[in-house]
Amino acid sequence: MTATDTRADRSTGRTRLLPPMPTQAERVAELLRESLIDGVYPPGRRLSEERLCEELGVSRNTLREAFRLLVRERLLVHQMHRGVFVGLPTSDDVRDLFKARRTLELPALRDATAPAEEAVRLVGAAVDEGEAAREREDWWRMGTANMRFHQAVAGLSESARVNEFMSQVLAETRLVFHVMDAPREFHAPYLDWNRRIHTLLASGDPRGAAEELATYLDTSEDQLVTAFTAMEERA
Amino acid sequence: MTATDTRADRSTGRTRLLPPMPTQAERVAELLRESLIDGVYPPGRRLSEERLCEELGVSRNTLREAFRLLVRERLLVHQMHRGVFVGLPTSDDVRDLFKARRTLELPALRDATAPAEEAVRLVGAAVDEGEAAREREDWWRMGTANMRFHQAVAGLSESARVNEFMSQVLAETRLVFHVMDAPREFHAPYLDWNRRIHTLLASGDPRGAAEELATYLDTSEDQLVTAFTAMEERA
DNA sequence: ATTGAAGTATCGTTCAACAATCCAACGATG
DNA sequence: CATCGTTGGATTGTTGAACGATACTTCAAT
Repeated sequence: MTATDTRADRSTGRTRLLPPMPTQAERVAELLRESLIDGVYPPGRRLSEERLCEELGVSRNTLREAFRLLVRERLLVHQMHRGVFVGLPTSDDVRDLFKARRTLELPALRDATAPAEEAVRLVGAAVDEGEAAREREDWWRMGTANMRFHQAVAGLSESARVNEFMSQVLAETRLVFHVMDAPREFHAPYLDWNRRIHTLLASGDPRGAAEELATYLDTSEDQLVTAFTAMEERA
Repeated sequence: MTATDTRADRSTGRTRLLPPMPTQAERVAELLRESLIDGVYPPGRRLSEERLCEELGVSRNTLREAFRLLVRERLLVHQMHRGVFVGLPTSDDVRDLFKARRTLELPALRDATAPAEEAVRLVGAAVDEGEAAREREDWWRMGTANMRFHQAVAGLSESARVNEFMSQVLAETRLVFHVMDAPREFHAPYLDWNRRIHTLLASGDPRGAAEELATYLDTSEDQLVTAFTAMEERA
């Protein structure tokens, strides 16, 4: 997820053992990323360079480097001579995000005929975490657990690049939820669905699990899109 | 593809008609991107900030902003206090890239039961272009056409985000071909395959086309991985 | 109300400087 | 001869300030 290379040093073949100290720009990007998916800055809000670099205690140049990263992840949008703004997804974006999720999640699940044990475990753990959060009425963690569930599903593909793309898509989806500030009701009904999907997967029926997930995504998209279009024409 | 926002101005609702003038950093990134997929800089080579910003006539800060973008696209890798290097994919990367391609291309093709006319046309155009290039023995354009073919296949999903991810994956695949400087033989045999896939798709048999593509990807990956591992242990 | 012309705030980019770190060369030590 | 500190030079990391360019605001004039 970080930009500095953790993998083997390709030039020399040597391996990097210590975690690479991230650059300041990367740390700033990480901090902002957290804040953005946490909804600290509302979608559409402009982020002032001057104010932020004062607030974070870094120079403008460093902050701008961090901005570039987040713009590429679509968490921020950049407009020439106007600055960067928190992403403000439209209903079209919602549809596109779900298209992306279908291509990432469904094949990963459907083709998981012999899934890695660890990957399946992650899926189950996310379900558990979600249900525990629901018990505690900790809605925020419940949303996080739901995201982690889908991340884990995509993770069945065992591809680092697919995983990274998926986490981007999910981060942007978080923005979608912040546009309409109603995370509780949107996640709660889906927990049972997650449980069912995991059960099917663990019992060796990936195709059944994929079908379940397909209808899940359909209904979830419908719900979000209708809510979105309603909100859009209200404005 | 560009980082500045072309879409509707979300804050005001106004629409942007003129193409946004990209920032200098973005132009630099675009230029470097072209150079990288064209193989101007060999994989693994370090790119000196001092030299490049002199060469391109931009300041170091601007160049570094461009670097960040390309690092995020995996065309460059960044190592703290050592600088940025042209990506040098390993055989593991090759495998991961093919996993990603399967995820992106196969479902797009298989689910194209009622594909958009324009999207299918793009696939066919790429095939035509490839064959024309083969006639002229223009190997470089042939490789480009092959890439465009697969881009078009992924484009059947009609998702902007999937398309962008796909183009990233393909750009990185270009790097793979540059590691082993043998682009001719690697693309030529696959042109007929592309033709067949397009025919199946256009004749309303997406599942058949997907099967064809699946074996295509399998053999292509095998060929590349074996060539890669041979090269890796030779070094 | 619309148009047009300052004025202001912010971004885009550059430049110069210094600190931090890597690297290669060198010599000391066993 | 090989290995291990040390040292010095080169490159990156980060900062701060400066100035031009552009968008937004204000306000006067039609």
